[in-house]
Amino acid sequence: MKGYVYPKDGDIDNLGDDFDQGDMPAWEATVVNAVGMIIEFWGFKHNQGKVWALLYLRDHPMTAAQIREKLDLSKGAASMILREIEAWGVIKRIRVPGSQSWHFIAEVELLKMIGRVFRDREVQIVKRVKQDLVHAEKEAKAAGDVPTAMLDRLARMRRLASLIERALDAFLTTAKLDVTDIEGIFDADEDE
Amino acid sequence: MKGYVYPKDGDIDNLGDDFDQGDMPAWEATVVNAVGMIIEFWGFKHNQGKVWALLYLRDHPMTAAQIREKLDLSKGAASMILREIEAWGVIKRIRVPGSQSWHFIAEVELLKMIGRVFRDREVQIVKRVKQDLVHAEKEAKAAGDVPTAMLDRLARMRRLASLIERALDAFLTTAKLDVTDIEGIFDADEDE
DNA sequence: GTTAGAGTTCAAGACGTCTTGAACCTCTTA
DNA sequence: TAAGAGGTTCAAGACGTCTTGAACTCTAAC
Repeated sequence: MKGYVYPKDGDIDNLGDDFDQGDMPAWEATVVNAVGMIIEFWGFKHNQGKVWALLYLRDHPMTAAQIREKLDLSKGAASMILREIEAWGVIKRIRVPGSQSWHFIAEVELLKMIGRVFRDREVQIVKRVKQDLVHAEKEAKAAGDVPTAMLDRLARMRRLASLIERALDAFLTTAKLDVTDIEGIFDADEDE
Repeated sequence: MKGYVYPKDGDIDNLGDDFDQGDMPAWEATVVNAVGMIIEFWGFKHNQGKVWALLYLRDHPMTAAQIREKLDLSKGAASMILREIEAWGVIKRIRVPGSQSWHFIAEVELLKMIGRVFRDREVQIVKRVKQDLVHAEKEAKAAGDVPTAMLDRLARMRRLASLIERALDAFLTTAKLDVTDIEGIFDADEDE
């Protein structure tokens, strides 16, 4: 993990100041950046989180131009980020009568995105590693000249990979349940 | 996540070939690289995983020079990586009679490292984000002119952060239990 | 079909992290 | 204390990813 770093630390009261952007109040910039951090923690782009947070917080359709102004994004970056998070089902693109631009609104399932995309990554990497270990084990056995102790250790590594796989699955399942919970909370609270 | 990419995909039978290094057989290089992948998946350096895997597989004290030769590392990289993973308790530095160099051996708790360091990272980022959201919420309320609906949404984000925190804790606990399990398995099997 | 604003693409470059290797330090032995 | 191998440091640069913005395409209105 890399990239965005909180401006120094300590003195939490001045945190928002460094974040001022466009005409946002400091607290809003803080929120938007905090969500950017979380999203980055999960291996996504800082700005993807910021865009979602802005749209979610405002709860009002915004055009790409408005988002760009608030978050100080280039035209290209805005286009790419909006398309990416739209593809993940985290925002929706809608038409607003009387305007020829697309407007964007936030969906509430942010965690769903994390879960889904993280799972894809898991499939790609963790499962592939397990395959490799199984494959290597076969080759090592076929070679004939590999000490038994080493074969044992190889087998244990394979088991370790399985454990990681299972722990991840367990986590993703838990996260999913939690999302369902919070969506329930959201719906119950919904009033505007 | 970034960096190391498996050499093309498909044709798993040729996988090992691209990995040949030093005088390692293909299957060993495959194992070492597979562990490197897993470690990188968790946000660490590819080579940290490779060094651990090599030491674990061989189960024999190796000098920095031997490790460097097998994995084709520079002097500087070897020094840094060995010190880092030693600090995490994943390998041990020992003296071998009759030699003036340090030798290294693998500890078996690889997952313990992932759990511990990942937890640190979680503390740094997830908890900090939650603080920020709480702080922003206070400021927004103090501002007086923030619509209730927006305050609601802010409160929900704060709850979302708590959920992520709890799901992570749950995962790390699960992983820890699993490690304990596998350590039990290791000990039972241990025979050399 | 033309025009104008909206939206997308992609090559160039900014930015961060990781690696290299030469200079430096340190520990052991005589 | 001197010599030499082993080990560490850190500035420079390699490498990847992300962002920028000019050129391009698309769409809607006329």
